[in-house]
Amino acid sequence: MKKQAQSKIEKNMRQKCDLVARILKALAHPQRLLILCTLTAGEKTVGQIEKSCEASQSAVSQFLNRMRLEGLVNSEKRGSFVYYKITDPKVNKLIQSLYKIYCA
Amino acid sequence: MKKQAQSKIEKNMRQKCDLVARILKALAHPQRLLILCTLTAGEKTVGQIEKSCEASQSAVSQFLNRMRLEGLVNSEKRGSFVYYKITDPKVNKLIQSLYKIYCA
DNA sequence: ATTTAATATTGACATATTATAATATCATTA
DNA sequence: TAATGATATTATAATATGTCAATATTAAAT
Repeated sequence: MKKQAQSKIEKNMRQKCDLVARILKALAHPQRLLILCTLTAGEKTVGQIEKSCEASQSAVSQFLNRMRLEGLVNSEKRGSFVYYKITDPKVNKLIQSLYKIYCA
Repeated sequence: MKKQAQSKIEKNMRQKCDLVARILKALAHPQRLLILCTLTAGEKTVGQIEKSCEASQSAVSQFLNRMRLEGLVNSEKRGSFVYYKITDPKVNKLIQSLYKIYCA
């Protein structure tokens, strides 16, 4: 069998597959995705996210925690509220891309 | 609590979250992602994919089947070989975006 | 008609994910 | 300090996913 041509994408992505797949996995849930979209407008408290996503408090807290562990969002406590936001510009770009591809 | 501003992304993505999350989920595995990257260079047979991804025959077949069911790839049998390729331009765009964001 | 190569399917098992309810923590206010 | 509101954690059951070995199917070659 002859040697296959290897695309630039294949070659460079090969080393990043584990990382990128992890990130995609963290994104790959209807409500987690919606939470991130919500956060593109700026930081929000857990309660605000809860309302806009119509998910239970516990679920939202767990989704946020998971995404925090994967580095997709950051949290900051101010008073009795915890504010979440997207800090990694890559995540913003990814959401933007998804929007362009699937909503335009 | 005051009404929250809703971003354009949030508003439009809300209806697509289920769909997009499904697609991301199908993508969110190191080897499935690598397979797709491999296919950006053009169609390949199962055997070729097997080699370039260093996964077992059974695993590759199952990964491909799953992605076929999710509409990420198409298969065509010619002779005794089955050729897989990406047909949906959205999938190509998505891989391109991932490449730009995480490999550039 | 048998054999071989390419691919798909099946079954069994381990692990991961999701949803949900209950409880805990911590800051604020009464 | 007791009560309340905001958030986190834990436990658990249901479901989905990944892995691997074995077997089945199909087309081509002998």
